[in-house]
Amino acid sequence: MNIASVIVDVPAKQTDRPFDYLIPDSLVEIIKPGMRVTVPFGPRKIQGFVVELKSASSFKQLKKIIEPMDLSPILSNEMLSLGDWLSKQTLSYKISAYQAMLPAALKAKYEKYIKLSAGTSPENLSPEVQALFLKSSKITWDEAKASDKLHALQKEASSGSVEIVYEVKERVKKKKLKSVYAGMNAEELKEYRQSLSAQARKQADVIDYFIKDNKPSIIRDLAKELNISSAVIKELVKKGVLIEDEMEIYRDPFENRQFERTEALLLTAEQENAIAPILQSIEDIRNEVFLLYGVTGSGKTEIYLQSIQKVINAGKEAIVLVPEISLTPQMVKRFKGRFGNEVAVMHSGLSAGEKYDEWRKIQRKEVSVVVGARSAIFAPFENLGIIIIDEEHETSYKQEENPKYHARDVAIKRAEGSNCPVILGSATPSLESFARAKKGVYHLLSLPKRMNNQALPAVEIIDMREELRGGNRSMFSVVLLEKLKERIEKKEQTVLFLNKRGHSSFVMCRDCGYVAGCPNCDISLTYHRYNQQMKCHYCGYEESVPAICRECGSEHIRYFGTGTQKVEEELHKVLPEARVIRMDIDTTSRKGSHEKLLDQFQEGHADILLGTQMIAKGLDFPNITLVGVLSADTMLHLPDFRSSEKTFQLLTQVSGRAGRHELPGEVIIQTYSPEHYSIGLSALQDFDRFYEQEMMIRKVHKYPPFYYIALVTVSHEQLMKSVSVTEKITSYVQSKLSKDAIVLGPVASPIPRINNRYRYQCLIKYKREPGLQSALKIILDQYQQEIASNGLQIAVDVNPYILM
DNA sequence: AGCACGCCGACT
DNA sequence: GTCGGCGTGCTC
Repeated sequence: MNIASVIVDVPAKQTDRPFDYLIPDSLVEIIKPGMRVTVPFGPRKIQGFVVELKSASSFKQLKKIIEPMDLSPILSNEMLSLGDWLSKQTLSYKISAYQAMLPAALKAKYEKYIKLSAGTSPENLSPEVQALFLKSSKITWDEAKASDKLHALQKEASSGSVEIVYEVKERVKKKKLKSVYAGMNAEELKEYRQSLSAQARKQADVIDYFIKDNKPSIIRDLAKELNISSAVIKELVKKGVLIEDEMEIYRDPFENRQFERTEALLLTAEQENAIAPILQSIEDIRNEVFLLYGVTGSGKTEIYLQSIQKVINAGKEAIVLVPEISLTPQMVKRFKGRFGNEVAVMHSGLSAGEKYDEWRKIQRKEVSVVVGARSAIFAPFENLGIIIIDEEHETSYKQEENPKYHARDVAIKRAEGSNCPVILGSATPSLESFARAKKGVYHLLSLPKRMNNQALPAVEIIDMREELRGGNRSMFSVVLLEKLKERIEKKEQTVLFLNKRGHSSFVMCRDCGYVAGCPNCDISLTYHRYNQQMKCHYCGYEESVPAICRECGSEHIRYFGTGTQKVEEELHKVLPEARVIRMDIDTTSRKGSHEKLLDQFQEGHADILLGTQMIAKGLDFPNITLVGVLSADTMLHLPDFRSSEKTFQLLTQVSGRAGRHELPGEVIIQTYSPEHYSIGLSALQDFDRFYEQEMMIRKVHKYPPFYYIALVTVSHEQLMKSVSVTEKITSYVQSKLSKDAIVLGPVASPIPRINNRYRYQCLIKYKREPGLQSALKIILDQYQQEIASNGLQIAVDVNPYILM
């Protein structure tokens, strides 16, 4: 068993397989599957994951592993096979799968150096490069390149006086502080204490501390606790009584934060009914998927909390996924309040180091609950008792980069392995999940009423076309304005929601209709007000707003579309007395600003909270009695079969913010398409009818959940190349699938050109096609050479959420 | 992905 | 004749 199979950190088709390495004698007992190691690979030195130990290899001239990068395996066997499964499911490289499962801090960083060979001094080098090595015998490759002396250095390298070395570095260091512990036992300490001079009071205090309990303590903290200066401790170190050491400490993103402890709430009869099967499932150690379908405000979170409590009591662990958790500090509060230090939190707002530390807490079994966004599904728990996915329908659970996985699928896979339940919770379940629940694949649990039986808010739909006909050209309908004034008088609060998705501001000429587009992509440029620039969101191209129209020379060129800033200005014009808090990317980019704004709002420092998607969920403030949706239909017309579903979900979600407590709530939805069923039914909060209606449409058009879909997108600098490759792929896929499958294409992608690359796609709709995966893999293999050399790109997404 | 090797054009 | 362009193929 002195050979290790290693997946190397080279994301390419040809290297997507294990490479065998000899384990040097000194490391034989140390190297284990799941460890990261550094290995020689060609002339380089890179990181790899040991996936297997074996005693023989078919490859003759094995190289040796250089060194392990971990003390113990970083991927358990379960995780290794999960990574395997993930790469197969998503047709991505194994190395990408492993890296997606670990915090980014563990991804290796590579540095290339030029170093003086042993026994060579700068004088031995040719004069032109001598200067480079005067300060240090090692310079980075980049420095060498910048010095413009690469040629001379390469000559030196071939003569052997300098050599090129590669280093593998960790991205983030563990944070360490100096600590001390006693170098003798209690008896010896007591003896030593006797021998101290009478005036060494402080030293005696320190020794007393260690007599009581000899555990390593951070010097800084100890000094504070005993109210002494660190010099006293240093003195004892010098005398050899105490021994100095380093201790790993965690960066705690919630340091200095007190979370008020909460107790389990009394459940309503409805909640009792819903939680019973879950608790039973936990008790029976049974793998089962529950769809917890509960209207907004029905108390889903309390069910999560009590289920988790049961899991903890059984000595097991829980994963809770929440969409974009940094955006719901309230949620963190609820979990930390109930489970205190048992909770690790992982979200995008943390630094790489903080994320790594939270991950370490999980790995070292110091916590038993993790609350986090998508990637928290890979939390390295080994004794999972439950997985909860809140707001199950959220599209952010699908990763759009490789590996293109959906956290829901991973959750179900992990739960099968751990024999534990999964709870998918939502007020507006995805059609896929609801259909499965109806078929009995998932266990449906319903909470049709709000807690304390509060009524769902009254919803009124305003036809903005009517408003326009009536001469109101502002973005606020008469009714909304009326109600806004009313709230301000009554000192109640309003949430104004601006649906930005799918309608960004663009620059248009009012005379000829010219719209400023990106020169590299077939898409209009987005207007950014703060720097008066127009920017392409796909390639990063940027230019300033032209003073006159490029097409017709008119000066009537202005931006269209509504940003939150614009709404704020308008609001100020019509309601100068209103105090407004605006929440968007601009105002919440700074760390903690999100929470601060919400706190301000909660404390009543504003009448109106104005924002985009980020205020759609999680807000639960008693004083909100009015919710206004300024333009409900902006994403209804996107080229996406899920646009109705998303509109319905969003509107229902937003409406749910109003009247959650004693005061009744009201919702105003402004729209240009009031007749659309997704808007009408969201006003009635009638998910069941929406479900029926939408399912009919999906059935007719053969979309999920009736069919699965897979999308292949081909891009190339030359239009014809993209078309012809897509053409070949389409007919190949067609030939490999059954008659029931529908293969559409080649068609131009909804965004036909990005960064000067033409994009064509092939859409596959299918029910059961065991041959699809291998067909797609063969395609990727087939075009391997062209992908590598010819600048061809082929992206495969099974179960895409974005069809662009 | 790098990197070396190797085969052709334009230069001191 | 050589330097260096980047196509081709390999990395245990």
